[in-house]
Amino acid sequence: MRVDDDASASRRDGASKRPRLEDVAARVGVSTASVSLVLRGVPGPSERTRQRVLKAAAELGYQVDRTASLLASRRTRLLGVMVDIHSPFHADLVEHLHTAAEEVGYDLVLSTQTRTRDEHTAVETLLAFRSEALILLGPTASGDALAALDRKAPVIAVGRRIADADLDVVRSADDDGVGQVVDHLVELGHRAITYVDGGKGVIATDRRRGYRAAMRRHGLEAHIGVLRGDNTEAAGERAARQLLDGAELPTAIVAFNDQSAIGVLAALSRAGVAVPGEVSVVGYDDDALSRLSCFNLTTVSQSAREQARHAVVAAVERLDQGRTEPREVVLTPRLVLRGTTAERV
Amino acid sequence: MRVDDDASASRRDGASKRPRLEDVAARVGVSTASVSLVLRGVPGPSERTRQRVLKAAAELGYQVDRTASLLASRRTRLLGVMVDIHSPFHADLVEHLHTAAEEVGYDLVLSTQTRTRDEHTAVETLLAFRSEALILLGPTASGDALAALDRKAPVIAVGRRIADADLDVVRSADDDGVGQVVDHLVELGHRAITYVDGGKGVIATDRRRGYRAAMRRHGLEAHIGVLRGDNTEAAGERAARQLLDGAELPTAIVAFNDQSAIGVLAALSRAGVAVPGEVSVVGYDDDALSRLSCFNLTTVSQSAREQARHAVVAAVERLDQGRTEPREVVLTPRLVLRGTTAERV
DNA sequence: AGGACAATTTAAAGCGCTTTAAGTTCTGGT
DNA sequence: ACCAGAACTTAAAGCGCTTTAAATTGTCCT
Repeated sequence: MRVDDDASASRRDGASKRPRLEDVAARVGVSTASVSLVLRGVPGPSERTRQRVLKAAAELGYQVDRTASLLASRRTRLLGVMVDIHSPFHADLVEHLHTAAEEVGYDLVLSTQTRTRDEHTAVETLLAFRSEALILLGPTASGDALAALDRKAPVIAVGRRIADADLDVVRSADDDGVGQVVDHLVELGHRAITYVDGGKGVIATDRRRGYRAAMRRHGLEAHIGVLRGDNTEAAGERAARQLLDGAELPTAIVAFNDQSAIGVLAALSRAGVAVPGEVSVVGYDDDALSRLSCFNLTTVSQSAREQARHAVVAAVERLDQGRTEPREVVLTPRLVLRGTTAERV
Repeated sequence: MRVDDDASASRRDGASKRPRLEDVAARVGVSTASVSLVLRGVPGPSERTRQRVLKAAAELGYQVDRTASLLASRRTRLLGVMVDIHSPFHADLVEHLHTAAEEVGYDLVLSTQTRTRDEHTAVETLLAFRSEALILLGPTASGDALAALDRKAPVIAVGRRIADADLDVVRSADDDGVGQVVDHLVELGHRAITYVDGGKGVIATDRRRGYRAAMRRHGLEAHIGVLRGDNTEAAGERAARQLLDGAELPTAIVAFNDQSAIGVLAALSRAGVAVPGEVSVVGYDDDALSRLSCFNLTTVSQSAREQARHAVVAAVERLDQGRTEPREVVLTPRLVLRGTTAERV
């Protein structure tokens, strides 16, 4: 009975099984422990062993079985990310989360909420995979529910203000963003600046507040005007029509988000109002939409990259550095100047 | 030493650990085997045991540890899905994949390719989680590479034709889709129908071919015109400008996809050409974009729902019904009539 | 009451990997 | 040579669950 060379290559249990740690160990003639150490880059094994193991692993096409290693190590080094797969902004966030997590040696497991799959289910999945921390993009659950979750695993809420729940929050300053928009418009000479609202969410509240504060700051209380709306194109269109029906058009319109702004643009163009010739229009979010040359919408970017990095940092601090008191990171959004704003004529 | 009531509630090893099978077993006073059987709904345990286990599990807030159960059971019942997180069409697919998979008792693990994370990495992740089958949305790898992958786990390629690689493919008939568009336009009286191409991918080839075939079918060989383009708005705009510079404008323009069609629309509107008054325009994909009221683009829908269902069915057939010979499912796309097509004047 | 058989329950052996304590082999110094 | 200590290597004990064969209990006849 030979035991050396081809012991592993042609195991009697069939050819189709994926190779295990044991197989590469047998091929090299060392223990599985050594192979495990080498493959994870843990210092200890000699250079010679390292090389031989690496070679054997490559030859066998060995690939670690995560489920097993996750189970064996107390740590999983997995960050659970809940996303709304239909949101382009979330897509950007995920992309940056991937790179940020990779840099600190963590991996991501994604779970998505959709119309037919709620936040709860999505989070359960993340937990079932043993995520060590939960990064929730735009969670809609109540502060209490999130706080309860936080007791199972550190929760980092991204993109939304959470009223005094004790959790980590990473978001950008929505009021500041709208403030920048108003500043920009005022600088261009506008005074009659109307705002199209975004409904009843926390974010909408912040942006509306930002608009009001900025107008006051510029001594334009008299021009404050908020039209009812929500986050859809249809709402923007409705609001714009309302303005068109009114006595006098404002010289600038600020919308809750890009979708809404595009509705505004559509209505104005249909009415033959020139943008930015007669009226300037600004959105919010820097959607893929706003970048289309046919819109070329001036808007506000939420810097997905920074938010993603901060979220990962927050998770790592919780997991590896024992931080326990919650922290809120508020980033400053950035005005993106495009073609729908111009000097007031 | 008591061993009954509070044995599990306050384990001496600390309060923070998540409860294990053993904990609920101890609380009920049965073996972990029984608890496992009950929790998975396997017939065997008596009704009485079942009720008590369920109650205890609920009280403890027990939640199965997937990594452990995946490892223990030979099967993982996990379908690995690779998506491009920036694609709205993929988002739709994922949504339907979730429901379809759930119906047959499978779960999804998602991995995304982005600009900074390639297809290979994404697939490795899926494999590391022990996905039993791989559902790849719009894979760009070569047929050979995919065939190699298929040897590790059944691969179902969605959305793209794969030249004679032996794997499952689910896609819609792109040539047929464009054919329907041409039929529709011809029915409206159009004869000068120009096509804006989509570049060098397999999909672009199929759509272009569909256009040519349909034109010939209607005896319009003389009117065949294909303009260079790709899948971007900018390309559509460029192509449209080229047409505007030419001697005579066609009465209808068919674009490779919605993005390109929107570029065409932008260029036409800038030149003061009425759509659909003077020229009809059609896109492809039924993007969220095409539904915007400001575009209201006539387009072709690829029925994400059906493709998702077929992909899951294909995976299940491979995994549970021992199908081994590859199958290609080609669905018929559906023309979506909106506002950018009208009778030729 | 005794026994065959069905209905439940459970002990125990893993799943493939990590990790730690316990070797084993090498150094170099005396 | 011999030995302490450094440098490597490995045996073995899990991680939390599933699964199977075997044990236990219950049921119904005769």
